[in-house]
Amino acid sequence: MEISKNFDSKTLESKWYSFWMENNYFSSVPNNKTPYTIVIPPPNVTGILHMGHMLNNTIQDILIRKARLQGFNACWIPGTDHASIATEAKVVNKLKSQGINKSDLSRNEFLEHAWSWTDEHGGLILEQLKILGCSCDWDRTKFTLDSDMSESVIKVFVELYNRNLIYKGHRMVNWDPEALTTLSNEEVIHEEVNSKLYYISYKIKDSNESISIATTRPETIFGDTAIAINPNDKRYSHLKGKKVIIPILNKEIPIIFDDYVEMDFGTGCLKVTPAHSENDKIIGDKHKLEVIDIFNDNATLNNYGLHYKGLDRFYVRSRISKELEELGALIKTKNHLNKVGKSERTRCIIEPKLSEQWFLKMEKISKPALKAVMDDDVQLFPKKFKNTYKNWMENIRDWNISRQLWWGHQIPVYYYGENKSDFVVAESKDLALIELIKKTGNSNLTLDSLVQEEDVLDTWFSSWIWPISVLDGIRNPENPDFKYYYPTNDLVTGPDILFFWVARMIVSGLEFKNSKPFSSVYFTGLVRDKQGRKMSKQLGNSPDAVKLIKDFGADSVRVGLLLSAPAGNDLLFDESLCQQGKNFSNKVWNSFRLISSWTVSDDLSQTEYSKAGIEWFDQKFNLKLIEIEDHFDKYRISDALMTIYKLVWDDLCSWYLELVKPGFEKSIDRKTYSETINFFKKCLSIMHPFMPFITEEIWSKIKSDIEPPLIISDWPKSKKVNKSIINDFEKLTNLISSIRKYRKEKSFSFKENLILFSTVSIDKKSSAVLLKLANTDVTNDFSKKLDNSSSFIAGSNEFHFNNKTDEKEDFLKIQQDLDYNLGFLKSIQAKLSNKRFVDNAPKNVLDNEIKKEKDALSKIEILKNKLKNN
RNA sequence: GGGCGCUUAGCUCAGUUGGUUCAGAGCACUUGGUUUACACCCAAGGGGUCAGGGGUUCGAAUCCCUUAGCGCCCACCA
Repeated sequence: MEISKNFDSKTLESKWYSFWMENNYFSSVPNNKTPYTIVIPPPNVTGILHMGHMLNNTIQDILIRKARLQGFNACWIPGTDHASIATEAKVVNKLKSQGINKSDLSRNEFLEHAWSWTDEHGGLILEQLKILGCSCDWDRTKFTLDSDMSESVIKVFVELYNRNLIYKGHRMVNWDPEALTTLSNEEVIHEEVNSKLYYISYKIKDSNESISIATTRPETIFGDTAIAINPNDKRYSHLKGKKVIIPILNKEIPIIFDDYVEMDFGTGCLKVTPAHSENDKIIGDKHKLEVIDIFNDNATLNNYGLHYKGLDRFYVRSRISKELEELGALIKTKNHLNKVGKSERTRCIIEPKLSEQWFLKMEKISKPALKAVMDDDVQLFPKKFKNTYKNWMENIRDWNISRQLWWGHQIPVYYYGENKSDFVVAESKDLALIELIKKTGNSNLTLDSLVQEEDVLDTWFSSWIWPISVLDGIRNPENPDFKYYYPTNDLVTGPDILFFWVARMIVSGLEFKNSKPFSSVYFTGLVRDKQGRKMSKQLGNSPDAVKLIKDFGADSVRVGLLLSAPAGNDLLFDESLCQQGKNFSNKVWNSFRLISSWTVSDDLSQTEYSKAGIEWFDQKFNLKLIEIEDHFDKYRISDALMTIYKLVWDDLCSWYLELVKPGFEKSIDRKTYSETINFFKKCLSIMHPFMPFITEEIWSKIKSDIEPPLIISDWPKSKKVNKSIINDFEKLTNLISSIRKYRKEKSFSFKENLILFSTVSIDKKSSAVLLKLANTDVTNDFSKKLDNSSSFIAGSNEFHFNNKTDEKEDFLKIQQDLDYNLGFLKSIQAKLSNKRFVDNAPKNVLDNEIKKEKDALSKIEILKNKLKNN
């Protein structure tokens, strides 16, 4: 069989992917097997694949492929998210470049543009996931704006409203003046910036005195409605009942006293601007102050800004400080480190703004979700996120779910009158009319009398029911798919959306289905560059994912990514990792070439060394398999990969294959050959989730005709391990390493007869192994076991390479040894008399301790005797 | 300001109730190796006061205290 020198990833990857697709190996329907389900964290529909996606989806694919091999009915549901703000912003920009303003368009016109943009760019990311090898059930692909998905979202809104959990509130919200929408608290990121603290003096009415306040936002003086002072502040107590005059606008405002004000900060006087600060609003409400909103929606000043009307807030800030200076009202400025909220999407500085918004009451419905995680009903990996989660859930606030955007689910609230409360909530306009007629008793009303709420819902309000709605469990709770696949098993996502998405999904699952949406959440780290910087467009440090796959092959990129991605730790990505992955692929490919080059001979009988190798590798594989399963149980995926990597490279290739491989003649006995193929296939199975393409290709070349493709074959079953076989063999391998080293140093030739004494029992098999791998002949006559020493004789010279020979023991050493062992014994006995330890320790640990105790006792006995004799 | 976490080899990290699988892995590095699967390789090797200090203990990378540095999350002192 002619085999190409390298694995040709370009042609073979697409070949196997189409093969899997054509045979529907990714598809899943309910059956009598146990389901294993993952729902994809839906990427932005118009996004492109980046490193984070690659890591994330590789892990999901590994989990799903492993489950498939293990005989579960594996189902990975893919889909995309409409991403309100991000997508709308992209469309607005595109229109702007064509000279069209969003405000010139009607809602429907704009949505047409948005849809054509989505049709044009949408779904590309899913195609890219296919290149990566992701085995999603593509027939189940969902988009959050699909009609069934939208219906579910609207239904959920109406239900929550009817349960009195949704309300409209006039509240201080985070306003993004660039996107012209509100944001939830989670969408605001606070950054430290160097700003200035402006000290401004306000004249006191009917007095020569003036007081100064410190503010970072002098432009908001137009919205000032009071000056607040701490009631305990002696410096100002004489000002009770006085009024001050705002510079520039010369308006009188009262001095009020409130213990919110800190005496130590600035001057101890605070200007109160209820429209533009949440705390000021609270003070304002308490003291019944007027609320003056001085900004337009785009953060330029409105009529209240007098001669600054129409100018931007930051421009006004610099201008007004000059004007104040000219007026003599600016006392000084001071540098000040300040935290500023910015929009997660547009990076624009957030303006606190009072407005009418829709809110979801979170307190009650989040309680079961908190409990579920605290009780490990939903497990978070790594565990540290449990704390973060707890903290957030315990201090949860109502969720602002309305957005002043068009791209999204329009809120199903229908207004019919002038009053704030003149609205009905229903799943459609028709139903709303029925509601309205019911409510008003007026049957002459028509659809025209209803106007739907302009706002759309927060994108996360559609994705928080994702695991339910992709299985149509909201509209149709009896849907067999929903009943079979829900709750799902694992969720793999980044910690950055723990609050946005993960927590809220747990809430919605428990609220609507009284059942968690998934059992475990695995948080990946962030992919950073080699220097530890976040990957970003501005820095240009984000490698082109598709190009990486082209250059290295999907298998290699997957391995490269996983090799250094311990759970929850950020991953410092470098292309050299992909190179390491490629090296590994190459190694696997070449081991396959080696095996393929053999001819099987029925005339040959199995050699002793082959027997020894087979016996050993069989055990070694099982030992490692158990380790791998353990890693998977703990979601230590990269450790699982590393274990496989070493098993294949070191144990299989460097030791096993070297041992059994025939010489020039290339023919091998049938027994060894079939065992080798057997081992090789088992290794392919465990490698398959990580590197699906190359393993499937090799598998197809070595499998028997009746065997299925690797993707749907079996995961090896672990069995009990005989450790002594492994230990014995590894003593041999250590010995061989020593001999190799020694031969190098002393330039031994092949012909020099190395006679070996060691703790290894030199049976026929072992000596055959030594002969094969160390070119060392072992003469059995000399294979007397020398206690505790490993030395060998070459010619007439004797060498020691292990200094474990017992030196003459002196009194002190024995004393020390005895001391140590007494201490050791004491601790074991203490442990064994500790009820908690005895009750809780696993049996093997306990047995081990008991054995240790016995050993220590006998050692102590021996040492005591020695002491006596000395 | 509150909470959480980290500091172990040049780099990235393991280290599971304190004890012979405790100082480990991969990469990188050094040295040697060209006919026999693989230089995308083979073999051998060097390398760490386990951040600093103190304590508990017969025994500490592991537990406690403390100092320093780093990171993350929450919190709107103007």
